[in-house]
Amino acid sequence: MSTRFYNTINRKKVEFEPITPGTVKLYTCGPTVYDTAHIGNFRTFIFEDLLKRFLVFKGYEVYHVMNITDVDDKTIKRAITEEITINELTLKYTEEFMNDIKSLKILPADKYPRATDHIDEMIKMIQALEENGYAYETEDHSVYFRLDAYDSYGQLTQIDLTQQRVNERIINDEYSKDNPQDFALWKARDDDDGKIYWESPWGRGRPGWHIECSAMSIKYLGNHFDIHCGGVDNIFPHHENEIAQSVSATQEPFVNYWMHSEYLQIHGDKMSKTLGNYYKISDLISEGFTAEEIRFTLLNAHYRSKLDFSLKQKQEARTTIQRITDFQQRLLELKDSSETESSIPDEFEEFVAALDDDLDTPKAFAIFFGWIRSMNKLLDRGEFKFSQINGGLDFIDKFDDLFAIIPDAESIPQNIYDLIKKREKARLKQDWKTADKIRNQLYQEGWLVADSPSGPKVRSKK
RNA sequence: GGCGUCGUACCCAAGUGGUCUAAGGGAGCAGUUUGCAAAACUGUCAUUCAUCGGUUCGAAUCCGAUCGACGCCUCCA
Repeated sequence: MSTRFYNTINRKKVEFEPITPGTVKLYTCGPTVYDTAHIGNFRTFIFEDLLKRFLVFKGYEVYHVMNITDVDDKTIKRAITEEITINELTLKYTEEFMNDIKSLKILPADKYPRATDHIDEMIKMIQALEENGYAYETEDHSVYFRLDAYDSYGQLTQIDLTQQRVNERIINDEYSKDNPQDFALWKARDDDDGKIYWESPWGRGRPGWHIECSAMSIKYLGNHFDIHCGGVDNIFPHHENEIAQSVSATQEPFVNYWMHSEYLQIHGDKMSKTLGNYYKISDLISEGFTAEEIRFTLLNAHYRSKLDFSLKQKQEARTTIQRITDFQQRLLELKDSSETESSIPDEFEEFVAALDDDLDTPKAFAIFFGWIRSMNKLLDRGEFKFSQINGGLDFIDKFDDLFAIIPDAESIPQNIYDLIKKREKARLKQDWKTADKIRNQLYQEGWLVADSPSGPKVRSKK
């Protein structure tokens, strides 16, 4: 079964074929480390995580690069207001980002290049653009990309610049540009930048935002690579500009597949720093969310549809995940270790097909849950083969390799374990009073005990 | 003004010409199980897809209009 992805540049689903068979080169736009990332940002990162896990599942060797933007207007401004160096600022938030990534079970990228470590590459790229006539220096020693020199501008966005509303800021601020819509490759230092600048052939300054991704993606993945991802807000102007400058600099095609995830909304509005209507990962954790619950909530909607986030979704995620783990537990209890054969269920193929179709996670979940139900029926009737138990457990493992929403088994503290044993003794003697007392005590300690034919089952109350 | 997305049950959410008298999850309800309980399991839960027209043998799916929500249009994932 072939894999199809929605490619923003064609605005339709197309078959995925990597440039080099068996290998996928993936670039995902990383965070600007001027502040804590919010779950809107993480929706994109979790979508990218799923994409990568799926490609790995399909047998591709994936080389994944995610940039860290550690210089731009916001980082500079913030460092200056906080009276710390830009490095101190960005290190702090980079570290925080890495912790969030890890706590959300997002697989790490192979490389996390920082913009400030690649100023030389950016300068070289700008020089190449200048030599080819795609860039020009202005009086204040900034360098701009000349949109008129690049015919195919607007391919990704399907935008006609002449029809766009030109906002006042462009007209006022950037009067020295040849065309108000030309974008900055290199920004000359100004007084607001303080001590934050780099030397360049055009004098002191710093790189423009777009050049950073072009320079770093090309350095690590080559002039022409497979997939470039980000949130929909990156489509214009960021990715559009990246295409323009990359193609102009290398005279080669840049990226084959552009994939963008939709916004996470809150109460129907875009979640953003500016509006202040956002949750950080740490906020959600203090609200009681686990990593798995956050992942489930974000993956439960298709990546290209808007998703309205609310704290209420925690309970839904919790119950749903519990359903999976209980079922997994049921299979584990039935497993016969002498049976080695594993028959993977038919639904597995449908499940993969759903993901092959542009990562249709809701559909994949639906197939998975449908399968759980039909298995449960078989188990209720005792009409199953042990190879099906093994196959079922394998399916669940594969499911979790892709989604990472099944929590690790809880370890039960010794004192809790002792209490459970004590209660079992009481129950054997039919001393219900004592048994209930201990059950209450366990509840107070935060543990739920459930009696089943195969003995008591314990889980933390959460 | 330009470009674009979306409107499916109480809530979330797939499906984009026939297998749809529309998946799946949550909530609700009923039952099974249980010393009791909790959990789990099972069943049930939209003749209908914002509205109105049209195309078609056939539409949630295509076209048009209307209403409503949202996004992008120079540095927000």
